[in-house]
Amino acid sequence: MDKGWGLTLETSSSNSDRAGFFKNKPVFGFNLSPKYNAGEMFSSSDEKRSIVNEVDFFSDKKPIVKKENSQGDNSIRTDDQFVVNTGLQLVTANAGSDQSTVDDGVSSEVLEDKRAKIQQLAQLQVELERMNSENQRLKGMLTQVNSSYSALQMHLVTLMQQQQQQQLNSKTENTHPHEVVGAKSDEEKKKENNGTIVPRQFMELGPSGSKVDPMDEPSHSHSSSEERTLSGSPRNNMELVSRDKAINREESPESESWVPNKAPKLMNSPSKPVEQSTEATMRKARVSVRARSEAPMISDGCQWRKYGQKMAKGNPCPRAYYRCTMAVGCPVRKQVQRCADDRTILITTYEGAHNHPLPPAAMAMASTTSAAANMLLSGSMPSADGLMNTNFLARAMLPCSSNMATISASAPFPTVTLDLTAQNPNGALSNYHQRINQANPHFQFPLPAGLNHPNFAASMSAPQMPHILGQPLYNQSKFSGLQISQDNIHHHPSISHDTLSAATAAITADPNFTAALAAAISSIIGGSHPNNGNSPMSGPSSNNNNTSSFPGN
DNA sequence: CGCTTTTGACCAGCGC
DNA sequence: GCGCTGGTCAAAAGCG
Repeated sequence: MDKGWGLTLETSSSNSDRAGFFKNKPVFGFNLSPKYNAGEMFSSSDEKRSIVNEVDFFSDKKPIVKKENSQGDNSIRTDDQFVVNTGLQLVTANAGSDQSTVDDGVSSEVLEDKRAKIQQLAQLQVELERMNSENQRLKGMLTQVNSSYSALQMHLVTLMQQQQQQQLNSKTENTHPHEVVGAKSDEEKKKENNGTIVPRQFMELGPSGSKVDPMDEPSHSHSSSEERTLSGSPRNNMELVSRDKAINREESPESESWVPNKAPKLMNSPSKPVEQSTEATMRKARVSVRARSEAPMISDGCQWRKYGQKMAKGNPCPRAYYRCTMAVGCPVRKQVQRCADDRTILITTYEGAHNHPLPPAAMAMASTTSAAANMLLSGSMPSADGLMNTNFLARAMLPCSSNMATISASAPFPTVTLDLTAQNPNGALSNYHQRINQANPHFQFPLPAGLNHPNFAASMSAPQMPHILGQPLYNQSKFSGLQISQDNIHHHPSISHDTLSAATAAITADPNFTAALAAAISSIIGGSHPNNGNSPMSGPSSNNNNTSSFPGN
């Protein structure tokens, strides 16, 4: 904020009124210069008002101001040398000149023009400052609400899983009190699975479920109360997996925490109870992001290490496999592949949940993909009739952008696909920007015109990132004055999840913009993301691995 | 020297 | 049972 600007702007709507008051109602023929301290002037201090009122500028003995602030102080000097120290720097309004009311030989027209320009500049500065404050507030609010939503989603999934687990336990005890795992006939299995297959495919997305054919393993086969109640924190699950891995394969520490897709088979052995946890579930929920990018990999803020590359069937471009290296044992994986039909489209598929705090630059993508995965998983709860409509899920998740989010429930991995490729010539950002604003007129998401260009991604490099919002990264104090709180969220019921999803999708539409905006936003909220350690997904790193050879390039 | 990438081999699941 | 495919491993090579 301009240090010379005395106006203390708040973010409430009353500011504009207050500013307007200044603009339209100059006090005693004085306009306020930018250095005017509104707080002082309108502090309803009777004392100060009385001081001003003691000077009758319109009386017959009109005191003439010789030079306004010619000494650089805040005093008003009259003919009789009576000095009124207003503490302000004032600009005369109608007195003919902002320099003097005395005809000193300068053309009054020039002076008037000059005064008008100064006044206009002051008004513009007020307006600019107000808009900046509002902009910062909204951005912070968006991130805050989004993160809160993700955290709530995660919590909801956990609660729903626990609830279903209890139901399953009670059901198992009532219907098959003495049943032994695997002791059923095929017919019995089919009967039991009839109508619950789809939900189970979603509920058992974790390591134990991914490779398990639901037709072969009824839900109760490894869902005894003892086993299920063991499902505590994701960390517990991680530790268990690590033990299993260590037992079955003596590997380097780096990979010991990773849960390979073949691990479920090991874990499904009768001697090894299976834990169900949110992380395990999230591990198998995939979020695929389609975005146009010439870069070998989208920048999502995380560090990745390539560990494999394969030619996939039906695609001439190889598929690259990356694992998150921001923390030892982070289970997050991602696959990067060019679209076979349109090689300008980069398909990045995220899988797993980070077990470590994410850098600010990774928060936006993490929040978006986390929200998508959470919504997918929360929708996995069996309905009353045991059926699930994936279209409903897609609509529920991103109803304002039905053609950019699809959900595939095909085994073994339920996948949310966020199609961020542009549907119109104006590019993806403008497309989603439009949708956001349509979705909620009370939550406009204005984007600078330059951001609407499809080549914005290519034109923006990492060093530019800190300047996106005109703020240095990791500077929390700069925004300490912003009122970003849950109260703000509660006061904006119009901000729906639809809007947030669309907004975050728009954020992720551009690979580099994602990280940049995320970093900037995170700097606003101070990196105290409630979902810091559990957001599933993230993206390329500070080093971004962009130097690596990309599959298909 | 340590880290990352490359690349062939290996393994498991699935369909026929 | 066999072959195909996806996913991962790990030794070798590359790089700063």
